[in-house]
Amino acid sequence: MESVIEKLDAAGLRKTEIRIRLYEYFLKHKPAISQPELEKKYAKYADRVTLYRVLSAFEEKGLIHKIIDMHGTARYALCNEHNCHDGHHHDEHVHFNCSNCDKVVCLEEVSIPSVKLPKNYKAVKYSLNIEGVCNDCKA
Amino acid sequence: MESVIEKLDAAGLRKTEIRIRLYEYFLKHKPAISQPELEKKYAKYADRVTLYRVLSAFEEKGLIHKIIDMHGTARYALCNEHNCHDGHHHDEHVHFNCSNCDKVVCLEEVSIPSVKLPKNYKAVKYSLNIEGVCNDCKA
DNA sequence: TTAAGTGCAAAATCTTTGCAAATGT
DNA sequence: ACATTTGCAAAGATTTTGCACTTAA
Repeated sequence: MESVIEKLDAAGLRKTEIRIRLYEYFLKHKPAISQPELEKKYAKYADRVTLYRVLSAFEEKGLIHKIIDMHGTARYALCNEHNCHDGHHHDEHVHFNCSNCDKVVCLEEVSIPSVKLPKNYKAVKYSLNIEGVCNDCKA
Repeated sequence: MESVIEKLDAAGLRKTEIRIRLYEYFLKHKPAISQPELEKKYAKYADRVTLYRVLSAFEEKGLIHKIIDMHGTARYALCNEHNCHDGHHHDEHVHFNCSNCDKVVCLEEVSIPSVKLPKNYKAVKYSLNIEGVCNDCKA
């Protein structure tokens, strides 16, 4: 639990109850979660709007990163400490969307292969979503 | 103009004014377009709800396919005739999102490279969005 | 104390649904 | 004539904004 306080401190964020709860959530759970899902879990602890604002603050400070999943839903997951910093994310790994349990996980160990684009196209950022059946759901 | 009528016929869709207009739009424009954008262009010709329904019908019949762009917005573009049929889309090419002009185009000639997933993950569908500067916007 | 954070109300989007009226075949 | 398609009204879902109140430091 030390780490939660330290991280919020390091990010220059005040250590409020909801922020501590949410950051602990991200530390404990790998799958990327959406605001509506968080709202169900944390309705008693914070207003919907506060959740949106905490997510934005966490993202700006490099604590979590935003993923757009295959359905177009915005989801958030903990940043890899070595890759993400203030406002600058390196999120260039595969995001796996399970069609069975609907979880979206970062496969940090699977990087996005390079792609040869036509002349005059300049790539800056990549997003590779793969849909299928995940580790937990395979029979 | 022949081709528009024929395609709608072949898809088993009635040839209404708005459907003809929209299908002609897709034939003439490569970039994928969203419903809100179409609404601005076609406000005089059809209701918002009709646009949603025409897009769904076109997608079901394999005339257009849906793309989720890097911002999570649903966009639609013409299907490649050889790859898409009734309810069955093969959309496994790169989608390029230009951060300058905000256009999203299908790079049909750039296929998604294969990715080696960890044991127990089974891939079914891929979506690769690349953000950067497009052909038209490079200085 | 005071700047940052939160809650509430309200609005802005985007999308879906139901039903009556209009249209294509 | 009849099934399909459309328009309108309404509701649901997601996200943003403004402002007064509260809380961390």
